[in-house]
Order: sequence, then C-alpha cells, then structure tokens
Amino acid sequence: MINGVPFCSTLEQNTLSFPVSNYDLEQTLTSGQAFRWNLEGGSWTGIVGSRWVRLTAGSGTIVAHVATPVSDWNWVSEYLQIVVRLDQILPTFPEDDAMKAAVEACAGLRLLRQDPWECLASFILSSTKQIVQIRQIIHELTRRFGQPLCVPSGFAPAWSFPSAEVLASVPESELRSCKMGFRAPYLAAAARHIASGDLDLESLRSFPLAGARERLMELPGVGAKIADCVLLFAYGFPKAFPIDVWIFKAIKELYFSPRARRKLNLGKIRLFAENYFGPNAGYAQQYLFHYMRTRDRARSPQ
DNA sequence: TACCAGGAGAGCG
DNA sequence: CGCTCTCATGGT
Repeated sequence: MINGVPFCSTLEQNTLSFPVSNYDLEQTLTSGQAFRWNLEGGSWTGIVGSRWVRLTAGSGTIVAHVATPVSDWNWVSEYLQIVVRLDQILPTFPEDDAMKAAVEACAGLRLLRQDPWECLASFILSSTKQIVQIRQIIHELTRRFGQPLCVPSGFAPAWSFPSAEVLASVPESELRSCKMGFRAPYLAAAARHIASGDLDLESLRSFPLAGARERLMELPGVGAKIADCVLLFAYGFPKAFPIDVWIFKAIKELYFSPRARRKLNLGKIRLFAENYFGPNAGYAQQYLFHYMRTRDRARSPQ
C-alpha cells in the first residue's frame, strides 16, 4: 500500500514499481528465510503464491514484473513487507556492539511474510542441510509435484509449491527420491495432518505465540527451531526467535563470559533471548544471524 | 576418504 | 530432565 491505498486498480499490467526506503532486496532474499529465489540477469526471479515474479531493485524502488498481467499487487507488497517501517523496528534492538555491527552490515534487511505451508514444509526439509542442498530438494519437490507456472520466455521454468493435499497423497518413496532422506516421513506426516484438517494453518494466525508454537510442534519433525522459523517467516510473530546452531554459538560468544559459557544450554539461551532482544526479537535475530554468517563466510570461504 | 551440514526424536542414566 | 546417538544424502 502507498499511504493506505492498496496496490490495486482496475488496470491490468505486468509491471509495477514499488517505492521503497531502506530496503535491501538481495540481503532479504539471501538471508536464509526463503529458498526459491534466483539471480537471473541482475534481477531476482522466484515464486510468490502461485505466481512467477521477477524483482529488480532500483534506487528507492523495487520493480515487480509478472508473466501474466494482474490488477491486484498486494500479494507482492505483503510478501516483501514493503510497508514495514524499519526505522520503527531497529530502535527497539538492544544497543550492544554486536547488534550495532549487525544492523550496519545488514542495512535494509527485512523479514518476509511467506505462505505458512510452503514455509513449514521447507523448514522441515532444512534440518541438518546446507542452504544449497535445501534449495535442491525444494526445487526437485516443486518440479515433480507442483503445477507448472506461466513464465516469460527466456527464463527458467518454475512450479508452484505442491499443496499439503498433493504431498499427502504421494508415496513416501517418491518423496525420498527428491533426496530428502530421513526427512521424507516427517514431510509426509505433516502433509497428512494439514490435508486432513487435523491442523488448520490459517487458524494459527489468531493464536497467541505460545499456543501457535505448541500446535506446530505437535507435528512430527517439527521441534522448537522449525516451529519458530515458521512463526517468524510466515506468520510474522515479532517475538518468535529461532535458535539454530549459528545463533546459539553467536549468543554464547557475544553475550556470555567464558566461564558462564560452560553451563549454557538451549533453555538458558532462550530465556536470555526472550528478555534481551526486545519486542522485535525475531527481527533482531535475523540481523544477527545474517551478519554472523556473512561475516564468517568473508573470513573463511566455504 | 572421512567428515559434516541452519534438527528432531528415541533411549538412556 | 539432560545428554548422546541415529537418521539420509550430497558436497568438500
């Protein structure tokens, strides 16, 4: 929306320019929240919902281009969280040196607002995998079980993310052949729970954070970390705080003395994060996470 | 070749 | 509880 006016008109077009301020598209799309964006000829191509879209960052704008003309563009601004005022979020972060360095290094980084099922399924597939491999698994999954999407000529083919209903009906062996290994039964079971209505992902939007977290963690293959990723990247709970090995290590080394580090466990880290990072702890986490990873990558190329 | 990667769950003391 | 082991696969 621009000044409260939705990006919607009767005019159908295949390109729209969104005015943005303080938005770093590249960092946002490569910070490990979403796994389906590709850099093609200076622009980012990917799938939002069931539409192929190409995003091009300009100075003060993000230009969105779709394959077939649309009049409603709110799905783009919602996904990219364009109207979120970073200048109201960053001041809520704690003002320690590491956090300041992260905010400086990751200026313009945003949290996306993704589809809950795609996000849930993707993070079920993410466990003990590197991002490159997660991308490969998801690509294979969409290629085999998703719907082919309309893509402009000259661009790589694309598919929608397969629904829970579709994946619930796929034999587990077929999932395994997408290279997901021991994650296959988790994904299959989660798909069945969603498809059967046992868990209604939409209803979680009105849940309090703890309640939504509990429901997600009832799914097989979904522990605290994956639940928190979904709560942050799909539902936008501002205090959801995924703690993976990177964040665990970062918090341990940045905020605890060598002596205190010895008897740290996940519960203590979570308690610290809950109290320390403020009302937008999830946002702060994403800055720290991306900062630590890009910094370490710069020091020792993987 | 051997090791390890953005976890979760089962089994143990 | 809190710790350790296992799970499947591909990349280095």
